[in-house]
Amino acid sequence: MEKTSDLIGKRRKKIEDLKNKKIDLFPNDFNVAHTVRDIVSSLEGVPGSGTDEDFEYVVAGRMLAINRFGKASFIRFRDRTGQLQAYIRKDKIGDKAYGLFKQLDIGDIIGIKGTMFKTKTGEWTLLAHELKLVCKSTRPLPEKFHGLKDPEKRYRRRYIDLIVNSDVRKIFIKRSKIIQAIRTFLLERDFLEVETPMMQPVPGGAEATPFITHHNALGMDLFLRIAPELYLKRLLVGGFERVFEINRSFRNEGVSSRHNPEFTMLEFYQAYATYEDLMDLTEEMFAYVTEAAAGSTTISYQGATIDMGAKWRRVSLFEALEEYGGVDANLLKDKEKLLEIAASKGIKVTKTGRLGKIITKLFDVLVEPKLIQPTFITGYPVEVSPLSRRSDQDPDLAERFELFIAGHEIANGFSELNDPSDQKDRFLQQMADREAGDQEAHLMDKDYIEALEYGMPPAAGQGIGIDRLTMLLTDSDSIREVILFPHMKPKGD
RNA sequence: GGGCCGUUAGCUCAACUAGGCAGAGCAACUGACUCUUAAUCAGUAGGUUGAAGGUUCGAUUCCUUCACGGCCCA
Repeated sequence: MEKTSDLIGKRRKKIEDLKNKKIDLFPNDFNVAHTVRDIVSSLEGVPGSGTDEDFEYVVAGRMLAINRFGKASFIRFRDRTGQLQAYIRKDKIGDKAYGLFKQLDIGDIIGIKGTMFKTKTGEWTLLAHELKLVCKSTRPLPEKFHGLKDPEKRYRRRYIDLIVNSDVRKIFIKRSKIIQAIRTFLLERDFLEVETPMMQPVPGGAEATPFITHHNALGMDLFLRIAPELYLKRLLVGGFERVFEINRSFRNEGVSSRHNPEFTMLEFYQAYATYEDLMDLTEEMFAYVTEAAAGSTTISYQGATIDMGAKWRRVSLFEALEEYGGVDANLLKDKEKLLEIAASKGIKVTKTGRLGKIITKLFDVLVEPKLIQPTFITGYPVEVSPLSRRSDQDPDLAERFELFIAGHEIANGFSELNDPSDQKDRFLQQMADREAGDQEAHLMDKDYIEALEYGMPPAAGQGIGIDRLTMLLTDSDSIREVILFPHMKPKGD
């Protein structure tokens, strides 16, 4: 039901014409021997004689620009490693091939055999001896100078975005490097990479609404995981003392510039470590990853300069509320007073209205946006940390931290609760909250309790949002800029 | 879910305060051109203005509803 535009129609005619000339539009017999990067690096330090008697390269790529003259043309093409200019001369490739070349379009994929020379302006250029069409493109690409700007088209047809917007390509290359660096960092520290279920009978490990799916043969509903946590900790019970998983979790919530229904998280667990050990480890990891992906430990994010290489400030939730939020720490056990403060600042408090929820809500609004430099916030109420170990000093507080950078939560870690009866009580409290109307409260996971009863070594674990970390390291203001195919509503036509 | 903004040629954008034949650049097509690089020069063609309805002699423009997107808020 698609309207055939004139441009596409013209190309189709051209394709018919080429077919009639027995030209294979989609061959797969061009043997690429070199990349643009190979060529460029082999020329380093070569002065460039301007002659064409040297080594013959065999490359392929997509044509992005053509400057045609009568009997010669300059083209610009790109492969996965970079861009290169080529010079196509009728007297070099022959009349027949030049005739074919004249019928090619920007966007076509071509193969070239040729040698390198320097143009008068000093640019290394591939002089084609042979030129072959490798894949015909039927649709016109966006304009060369402005590229594709419309965000809707960029996200829906990311492949075009990647062809014409080189900054976009760089973001996803960097994303890959970030994940690779994390993996290397953890593997070097003897962590084991694992995969745990994405379809779970009881969704756990976070406060969130899950997606529901159905297993036909078993006749049962399953839930797409909201976090891998409870399975990774079962592996601690099983004796894998250091595990990590980098993969998708799913939350059935609104879409925004910081939320995609499916997102990528790193979670890792280390036996015999505490949440304080993990703060140290996190500093090391972020310095390592930032250096590996960005080439420096200092980054620029939305105009702010952020130092990822230093030791970061550690401050308790209550102190932060006092310092950044102007909330008297003495009032933090007084629910009525806190509700007054919240109301006076126009902050809406969640349904159950438990003290811990009010405090964290106040924090989210009053403090979080102000934490630009990396900051660990510690001392969370146990009430809002149902999977965390209690502090030995204060049983109302959890041995937990969250990491904030550029005003956003980036990581959440804690010493793990491994006392099965305490864990059971926490689940029961969550179930009560759920009864009271908090639909995101954790569900009872009896199987997990049973696992704890076999004995889980003391441990600490942490989750890091990979998308948000990537946003940070690529200076992106929207999560959609770092997810190749962000969620979009289908557009009917 | 709410508020504001947007949707015009393949792409990037115009068409204003005031409703009056919908334009430009790039891309495309024809021709010239063997060192261009946002090539240049001459010419040609390209539109159901997101969809549906309304007001009007006349709607890209004003109104209503819907779809999709962006930003902000929840």
